[in-house]
Amino acid sequence: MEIEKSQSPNKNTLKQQVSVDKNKNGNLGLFNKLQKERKNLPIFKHRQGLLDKIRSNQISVIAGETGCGKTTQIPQYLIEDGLNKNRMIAVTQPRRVAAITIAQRVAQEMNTTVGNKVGYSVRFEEAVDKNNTKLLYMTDGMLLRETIVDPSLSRFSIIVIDEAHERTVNSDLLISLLKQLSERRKDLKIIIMSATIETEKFANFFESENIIYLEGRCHPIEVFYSKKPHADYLDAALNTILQIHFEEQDGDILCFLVGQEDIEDMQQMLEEKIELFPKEAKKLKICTLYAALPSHLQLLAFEKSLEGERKVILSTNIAETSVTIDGIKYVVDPGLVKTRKYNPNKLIEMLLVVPVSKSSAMQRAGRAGRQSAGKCFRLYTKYTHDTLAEFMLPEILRSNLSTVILQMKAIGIKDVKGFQFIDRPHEDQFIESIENLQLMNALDANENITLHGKEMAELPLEPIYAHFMLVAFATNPNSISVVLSAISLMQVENLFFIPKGAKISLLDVLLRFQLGNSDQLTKVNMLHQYYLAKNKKSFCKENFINQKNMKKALEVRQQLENYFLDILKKRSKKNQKQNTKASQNQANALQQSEEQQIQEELAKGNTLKKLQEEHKTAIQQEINTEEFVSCIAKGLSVKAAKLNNDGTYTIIRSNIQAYIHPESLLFYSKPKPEYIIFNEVVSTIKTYLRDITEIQFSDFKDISK
DNA sequence: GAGCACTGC
Repeated sequence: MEIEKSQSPNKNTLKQQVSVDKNKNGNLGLFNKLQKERKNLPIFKHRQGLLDKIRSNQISVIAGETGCGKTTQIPQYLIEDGLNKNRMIAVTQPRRVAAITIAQRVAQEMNTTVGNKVGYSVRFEEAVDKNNTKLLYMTDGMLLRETIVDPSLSRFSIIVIDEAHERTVNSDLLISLLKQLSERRKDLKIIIMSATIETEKFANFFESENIIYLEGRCHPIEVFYSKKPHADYLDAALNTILQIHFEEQDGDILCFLVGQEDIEDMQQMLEEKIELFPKEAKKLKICTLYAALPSHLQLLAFEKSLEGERKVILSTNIAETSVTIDGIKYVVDPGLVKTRKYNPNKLIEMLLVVPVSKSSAMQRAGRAGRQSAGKCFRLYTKYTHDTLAEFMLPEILRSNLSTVILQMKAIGIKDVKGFQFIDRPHEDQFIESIENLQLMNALDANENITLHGKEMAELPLEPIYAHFMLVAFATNPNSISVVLSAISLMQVENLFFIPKGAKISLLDVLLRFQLGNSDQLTKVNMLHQYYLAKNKKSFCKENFINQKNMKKALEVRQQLENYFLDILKKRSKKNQKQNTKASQNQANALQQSEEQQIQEELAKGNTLKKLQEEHKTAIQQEINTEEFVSCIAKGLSVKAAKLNNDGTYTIIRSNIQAYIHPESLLFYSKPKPEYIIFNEVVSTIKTYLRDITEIQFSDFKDISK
């Protein structure tokens, strides 16, 4: 997918980059052209001022709208002036693709290739040269993980947190940790970069007055409001799109809708209207864009519209920040967004449609003015706009804190409630999450992290899955292969894509792979068959599987397997140390010989394979269903539910009533199982349990509150 | 009998 076009190289420069790669001496023509472009950026005239301020302050807050060049230029200025003192600069991004494409762009501007002086580091992918890389673009999640291993982040002399205004849990947490770290590491420079409006919040947080404002480079956008509120927002959006099409000049339309369902409805309504267009009317092409759409269909929205044709893109919030589409001149904004909210009392995540914030509305409008002047039609009144919140509620206030608290404990922060958050989560969020971690034995009664908790924190998973994995192995080591597959699959959404109007249901597809009375086992069976399939592409096509996400499940599985084997290695080392404590003299020798042995094995490249065989982690053809069912009952017992007389279920831990999701294999099963484990609760108009496995009462452990 | 926005390790 094409992400943040302004920051990523366009097709021409990509081609040219290949020639740079081939020619080690560099493409001087391109380099000179890029240097000229750099000097024409509006940020260039602030270069010296920026450097002076950053040099004389430990902490700087930089405000600048998207497109002003701050992400690509400022790190280069710092290196050109030697402010990094020959050590590495980290620049964090909330999204993987942004980190990669920006690194590519900057490498080009610095006449080098990615992985040399400029690198990137994201999950599953890294291009870094230990000795050479001076500028590292990374996801904020990667830097956060690094703080667990090295709390003083000693690789870096400057850390830049970009897009801080998005207020993701990761960047919020990083900013708080950096504030603490700035006391201990006076040599570390910290730069917070944010969109204009929220900078003062960050400056106040750091008790700093060093705010630098940069002007953007956006084209003018005319904003129109509705005169009266609309009863039906889809209807209003439909009329607005048609009005633009018939009355406005050329240019594509981007319409924000809340979800897949509304997008499909709107698509149908528009198609019906287009049927009735007069023959001489200009053509209107409909494109849709949402995360569950397979990438080859997403790409259609990025294709340039043909001469004499107008494109309308019906999109979820994905087009607000995650992707940028060229050529948009008109934005239709109903002012609504679907958002997740966690209820710590009911232990339930809810998806709610809520009004957008003023800053979101501004960001959406900005999508119309990236190449030329544009127009934004807001389907709400000016009065309504004035009543909107300034910003969306930060993610940390809407989340389950279990992961955050376990990470903080693993870093060594004992007093999590006394920690300085930018926005403090609610007391109930702390209480519930600490209790939850104690239930899993990740924290002890005094809220100190246990050995089990430390191992859990090493795994890139929500605590409950990390717990499940370790408990499953302890219960029955033979089950680990299936458990690894099941957990990996539970991390990936949208495994299937069934086009609207297809004569097959998701359930029909699941039945082809059914194994036991379990959605999890059925999907494991499918994953293992995919893994063994010679022609993976046709396997996916035949079974309506989203191949990209299937690949992702295998990637996750590989990574989890590696982490898991690491944990086992650490355990055996620790045991060895303890066993040899009595004979201190031998200890060193033994450790050395073990180290040597591991090194030798590594050299042979056999370690992983050997460990895989030893611990049965590799993907197996044979799946033992009984073993898995018993493991999931023990490892995921906080996600157990019991059947009621009326056919509904009660979630045992929270005592909440719920229904089996219609996409589950168990939706039709009769009689309904007495006890089940579910993976997920979703609350829409009803509360549903998704991904279900029937368990036996004998395996069940009571965890009610 | 009915339906999940987006991102990250």
